[in-house]
Amino acid sequence: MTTSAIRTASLARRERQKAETRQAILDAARELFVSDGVEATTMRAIAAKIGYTPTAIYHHFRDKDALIVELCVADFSSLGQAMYKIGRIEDPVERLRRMGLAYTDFALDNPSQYRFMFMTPLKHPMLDANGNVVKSPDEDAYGFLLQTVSEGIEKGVYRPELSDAPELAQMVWGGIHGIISLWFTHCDDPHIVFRDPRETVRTMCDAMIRGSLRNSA
Amino acid sequence: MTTSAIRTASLARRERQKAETRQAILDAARELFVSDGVEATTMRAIAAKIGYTPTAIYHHFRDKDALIVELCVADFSSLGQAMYKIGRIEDPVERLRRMGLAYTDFALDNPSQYRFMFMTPLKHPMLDANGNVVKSPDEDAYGFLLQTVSEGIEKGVYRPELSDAPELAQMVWGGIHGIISLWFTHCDDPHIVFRDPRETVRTMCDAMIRGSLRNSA
DNA sequence: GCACATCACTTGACACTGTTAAGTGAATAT
DNA sequence: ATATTCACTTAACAGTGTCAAGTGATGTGC
Repeated sequence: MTTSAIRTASLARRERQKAETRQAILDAARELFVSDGVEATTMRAIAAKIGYTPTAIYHHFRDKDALIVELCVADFSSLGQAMYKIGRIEDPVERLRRMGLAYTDFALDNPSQYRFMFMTPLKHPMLDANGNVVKSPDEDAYGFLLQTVSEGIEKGVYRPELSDAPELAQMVWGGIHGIISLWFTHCDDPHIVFRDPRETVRTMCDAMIRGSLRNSA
Repeated sequence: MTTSAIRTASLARRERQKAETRQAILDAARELFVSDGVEATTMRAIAAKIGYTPTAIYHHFRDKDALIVELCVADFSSLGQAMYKIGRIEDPVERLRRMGLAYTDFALDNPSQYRFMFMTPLKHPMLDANGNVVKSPDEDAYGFLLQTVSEGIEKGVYRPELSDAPELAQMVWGGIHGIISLWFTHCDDPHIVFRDPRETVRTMCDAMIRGSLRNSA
């Protein structure tokens, strides 16, 4: 083994080790975020879970927010994948409906993630190493939605006054998001008997789509 | 003036004074909550604004949460009033539509209040002096909605499969809430061009109602 | 009229948070 | 063999919500 080969090998090991503790931080943070909530999870708790000092985290992430954003990015791509699977459905209306249900499943299966993806404002927009605004990963999911709605508009399946794709997309997204987030924040409210959110979403999708189609059969 | 009269008079004055500083705390808290957000406003800031020591607040409110809840209660009744004005409309469907728009106006006119009314889980349910769960003030607004939806169902204006009043109510409430809350948390997102939430809500109400009516004319 | 009690409010602290400047020590480079 | 790098630690800071122990003016009872 040449000296240069040793150099690169050991360098690679060092980088791998650093990446490993970085990942350990991410894993610990995720677990605590899910079980205790993002706000309630402290840097000290994350560090203790993996046997490091709190300040060690700051060698891998600028601050707590950066840690959150990093996990958020992974979740967005995971949501994007779930949406992608549905992209093959031919009929844009049925695809829209199925996207809504898949979105709901994702949210209810990953409540903690959903909370900080869509129910808390991201303070700093995600920046890459050069400080440029990075192409948002949620654009994938939102882009899918927008395209699906647009296809329907182009095909002329929706009522003529519903010709604005962003508005239609935000109507569908918002509607579903509302049922989900209301469930998350108020399902323990003793004064309101909440229906199963999946059922309510289904009902909403049906009603909204039926009310949006040109020939409202 | 008899001694007893003096006693009650001075006692009344003391109580009035206490109530005044209590109100001063509430006013200061409200103002700061609105301008800086609930999380970001500190007890110290509230106290400083009215020239008291932070701990003085604890003689009037058990903790910060109790302060929030108190303001919340006032807001719920204010929302309830806004809903009540619409209660006179005869047609339950048109009334539902108008309630949705009024709800949206309330939310967009009082974003900070709306945030902690519907976008953050209330930790302890509101308790009265005896520790009993107090009848939720939002039951007023939600009750209105429920009744309006029920009237429509009884009149037979909705499709037969939409016979569950809570589900229908939560569909409408959730839908509107979603557009509003998404706007609040993501309107600064540089990747999504948001439409005016009032417009989107209007479109949604029309679509949802049209898709829910029996004779979908 | 004077000692006593009440109680709105203050003082000073505690435990906790996220975060940082300075230091340590083992692995690498020369 | 010496110097350097750098992942990580130590010790601290400023800020948070909150509380136990006072303080002092006001009101009460003899």
